[in-house]
Amino acid sequence: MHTPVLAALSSQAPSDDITVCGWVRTRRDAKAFSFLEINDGSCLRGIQVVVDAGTPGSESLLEMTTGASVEVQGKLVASQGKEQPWEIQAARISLVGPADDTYPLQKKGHSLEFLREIAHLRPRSNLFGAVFRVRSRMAYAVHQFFQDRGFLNVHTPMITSSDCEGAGEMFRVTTLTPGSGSKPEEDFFGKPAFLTVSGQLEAETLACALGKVYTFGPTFRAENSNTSRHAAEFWMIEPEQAFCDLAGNMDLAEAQLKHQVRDALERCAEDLAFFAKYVDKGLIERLKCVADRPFQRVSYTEAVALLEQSGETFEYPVKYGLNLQSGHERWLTEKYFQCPVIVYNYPKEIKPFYMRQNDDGLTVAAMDVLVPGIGEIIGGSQREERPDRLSAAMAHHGLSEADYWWYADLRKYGTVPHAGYGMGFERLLMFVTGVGNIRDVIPFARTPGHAEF
RNA sequence: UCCGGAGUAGCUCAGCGGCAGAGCGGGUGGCUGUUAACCAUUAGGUCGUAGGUUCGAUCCCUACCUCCGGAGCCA
Repeated sequence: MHTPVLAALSSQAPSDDITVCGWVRTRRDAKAFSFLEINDGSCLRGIQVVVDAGTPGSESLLEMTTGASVEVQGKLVASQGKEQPWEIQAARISLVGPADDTYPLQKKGHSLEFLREIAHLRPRSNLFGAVFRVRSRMAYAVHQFFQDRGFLNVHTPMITSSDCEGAGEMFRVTTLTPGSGSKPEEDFFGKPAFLTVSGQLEAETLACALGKVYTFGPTFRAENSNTSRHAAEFWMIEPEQAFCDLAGNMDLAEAQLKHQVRDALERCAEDLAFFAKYVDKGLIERLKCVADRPFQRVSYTEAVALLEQSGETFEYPVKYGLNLQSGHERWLTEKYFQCPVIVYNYPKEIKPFYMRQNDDGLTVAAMDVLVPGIGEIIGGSQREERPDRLSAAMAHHGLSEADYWWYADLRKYGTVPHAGYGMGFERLLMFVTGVGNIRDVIPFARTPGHAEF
């Protein structure tokens, strides 16, 4: 049995016998002894090991270079040094796997661009170790938040045959040979199939039976997007509640985002402190602000008015009836409100068919949550539950009702007001960590032209 | 996909129309309860690729490739 470095460093008392396993971050040699710093990923810090000359296994010391894996057994003792409370006085060390001088991770910092090229090794760096520990904790917090509130986790399909959900270009799934001239009827599913761009429509069916549900799974978009906040494969959280309106939906979104942030502040303090030091100086302050203060809520109409009165010159002009541009969203959340903002009630022309039409005849009950630094992190709506209105909207968007017969059935049999949203998990991580590129909060990013590893 | 920027040692970068540079990392030697240790020493290059201008191009021009930033699409 070996002890995680995290447990060793948080010890309350010395120990006569402890074993740690991990990877060497650095070695400093003196004449009569050496210092090894061992990291095992359990926490940001490594543990210092003191290896006296002649310690069993020390004949391999010269091979215990940065990147090598080792097992160390010895005593946990109070450190004489100032930088750490505990260190291990080695009784026996063994080289598990050497790393020669081509090991690409140095003791110095590396650029994020370089680390992306060695995505298989970058989890061994301080930054990516911290990112993936926070990622794990945030995934846990997602389930915790919804489970504690009586939401059921549902698994919607990753392969779908509806190709016009309006959420973006889709990846085709086929067993046919390209260029063979085969017909769609000969394909595996007997018709064209795609990777899902959203589990929403299916989640609605489960919400309209189980009440409160959420999905948390991978999502695929074949858009040729080359930005710091888009990936072709990403993880999305999609809650859906029956007997819920737009206001309830906004309340849930705000509560969830706050829960995620509070949990990170509480449970990932060391990693967050690292991000605050090296990635984003204002991180902790911003997160605390999000956790403590109510989100601002403005209608699309109000948002447009604010932007028109702002006196700012935007790359694209503000105009009622058009989508808010990134620059507009950033001004609202970063400059004007300086906190998360929920913009709701968008013009129906710029939103998908399933959003509930408001009584004004102009807008739908949509909402976007905008946060500083990222922009849109959540998008959602109350869904159109009235059969006639849904039919009209589908016709207006040029969709065939026959393709969505099951979706329409929800309105035919015991329809209820219901609402939900999608939260981009990687965007949440960008927000929580301050890391500026979506490629750096997922272990192996898939973007146009990139499916390495 | 569009606009802008950048490609020089393993990494981070400087440089310049005339012999290719630094710091870090690697090797070697030394030293020290050290802390991204320190001191000395050493190796390491198709200056993104292909053309062009020029007596001479890493430098100027063109195209292409790659990466970065911004935009669109969205989460």
